[in-house]
Amino acid sequence: MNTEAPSTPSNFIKTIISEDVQNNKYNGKVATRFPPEPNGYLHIGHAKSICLNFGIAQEYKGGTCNLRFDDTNPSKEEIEYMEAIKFDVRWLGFDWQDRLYHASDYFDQLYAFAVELIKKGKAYVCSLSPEDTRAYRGTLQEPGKDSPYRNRSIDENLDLFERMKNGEYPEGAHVLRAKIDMASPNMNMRDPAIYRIKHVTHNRTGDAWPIYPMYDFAHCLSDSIEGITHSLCTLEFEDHRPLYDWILDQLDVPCHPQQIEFARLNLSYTVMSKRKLQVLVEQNFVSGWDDPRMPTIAGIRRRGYTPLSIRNFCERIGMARRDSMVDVALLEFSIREDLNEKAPRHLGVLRPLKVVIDNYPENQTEELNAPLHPNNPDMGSRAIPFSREIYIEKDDFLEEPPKKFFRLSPGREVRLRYAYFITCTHVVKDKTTGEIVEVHCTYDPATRGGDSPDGRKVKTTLHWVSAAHAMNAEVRLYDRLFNKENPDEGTNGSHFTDFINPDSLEVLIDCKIEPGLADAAPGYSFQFERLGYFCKDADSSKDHPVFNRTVTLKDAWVKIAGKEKP
RNA sequence: UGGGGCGUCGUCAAGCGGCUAAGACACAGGAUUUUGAUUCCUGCAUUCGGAGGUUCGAAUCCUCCCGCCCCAGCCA
Repeated sequence: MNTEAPSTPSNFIKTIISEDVQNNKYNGKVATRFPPEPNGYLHIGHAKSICLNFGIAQEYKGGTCNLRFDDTNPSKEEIEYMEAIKFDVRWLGFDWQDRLYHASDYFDQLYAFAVELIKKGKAYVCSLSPEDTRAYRGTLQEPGKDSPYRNRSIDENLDLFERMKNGEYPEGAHVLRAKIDMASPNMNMRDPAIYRIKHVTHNRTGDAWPIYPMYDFAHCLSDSIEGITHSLCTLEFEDHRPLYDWILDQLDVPCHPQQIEFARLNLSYTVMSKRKLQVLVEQNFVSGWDDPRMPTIAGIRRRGYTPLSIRNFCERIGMARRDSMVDVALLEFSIREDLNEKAPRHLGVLRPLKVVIDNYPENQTEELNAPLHPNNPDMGSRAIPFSREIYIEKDDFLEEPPKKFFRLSPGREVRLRYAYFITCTHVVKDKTTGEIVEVHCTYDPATRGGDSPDGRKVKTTLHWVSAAHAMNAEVRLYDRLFNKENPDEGTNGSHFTDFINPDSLEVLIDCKIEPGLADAAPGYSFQFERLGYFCKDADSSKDHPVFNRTVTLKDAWVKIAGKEKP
């Protein structure tokens, strides 16, 4: 344990909850819930909410967090999504134990609450068409008008509602509405619909119900039924809070949870709405919901992000009520931080350039010992083969180097990582194209392992791989999906897809990797030294390994090289 | 122009009337380095959207103004 008091980043929600606990507001209990609608895949924004809700449950003694599917709209929801959501929440490292719930578990109770509301004269069956309902609602600055059905008798409402439940009417014929105030400046209070007719099979309740409760009715009551103390949601539901409270106030409910809103997460260079992510998938801008460029949990996972890195990220971005745009650099920092510590190191060449070491014995091969992590000997080491012909990175050789270029060039000596010092003697070019096809070098046998006995220094160390022993591999280099920091921020009539980065994916099929890496399991996360963190993709086959670049290493050279240019 | 929110460093974000306005990312220098990585130092808001006011004292309280976000689904 640390000696210093943990500097738990405080936020306004924890401040409120701590006060409530201190005041014994809910008998000192803290119960939260994560309530996704199973109509799509979870994204990094949901991760913020998951970490918040489950995190609070962990932080307070006896705290709990339920996983509840808000499955009140069977026309949009699917079992497939429920399974994917459960997988993602678990993968992030959270556990709802035996508290997996569904709003549909409460359909009977919800129906009974609706009947109670009718009996109290607080709800009525309205038979206005959807179009008329809209017309009667008024506008933002003008009050609405009472529905002509607003004063139906309780008995008539009870009868009609029961017949709605019995499936006697077509969709749109009637709707159950809360009787509140058609002149309220808050649109949500203008007699909102709380039940609608939908002759749709529900994936859990089948055809038992031809009517389904609306979010505003189902959510607060589900919270109450589950004994939730703090109902945390995003800012756009703030205007719904009066309705949330109104419903619970009318009914004889187990408890009255407190709704608290926070700002949703926006990440630079990506989009976050389910609708937009769906467009990216459906119009094939990406390969699917788990495309490594997607901000979905599935995509981020396939990209090679770890659960811990995402939890740390969510902790770092904080919690507030102001709209904000978090720099994607913070996400990248979080994954580098985790992988720097944990990822084994390997050697791989993305764009191979052949190097022939002229003074190295023709048919000799030797095994060199290379630690799996230079800063952590406990991770062990592996042997890597070395021979006369090797590959180095094309970027690591320049025939005419600029001032600050430390890498290989004619006459210059560099170190091969964990191998030898080599000095470039000359190059061989393709006669027609002039392209360098081979770099010739000599090596110093005394520098085996990478140390020079005479203490002479070398400016840099290159990664390499033995040509005869290397495995071929496909490497997918990912970059940000959009060129614009905020793709949503359209300039007159532009569409967010206009800002898609055409270079967000570069596929390299002629990569050379150290042998042994081919046997790694899908999901294996490691560092290609000097290049970045990568992970093996599930698309890999026995003789065709595929690697995804999770994130590059920080690279001072690209900055220097960038400055030299203009 | 109805209602509800929000404006503190390039980006997040603490701060809740009283020491020099936390911290992180980013950025810029320097040291160490067999990854131009990591690590390690150092620097980075005399000022809190603006203007007035209250107070011995204001980012924190009051007034006005400016800007941004959300709401007119039988979606969540």
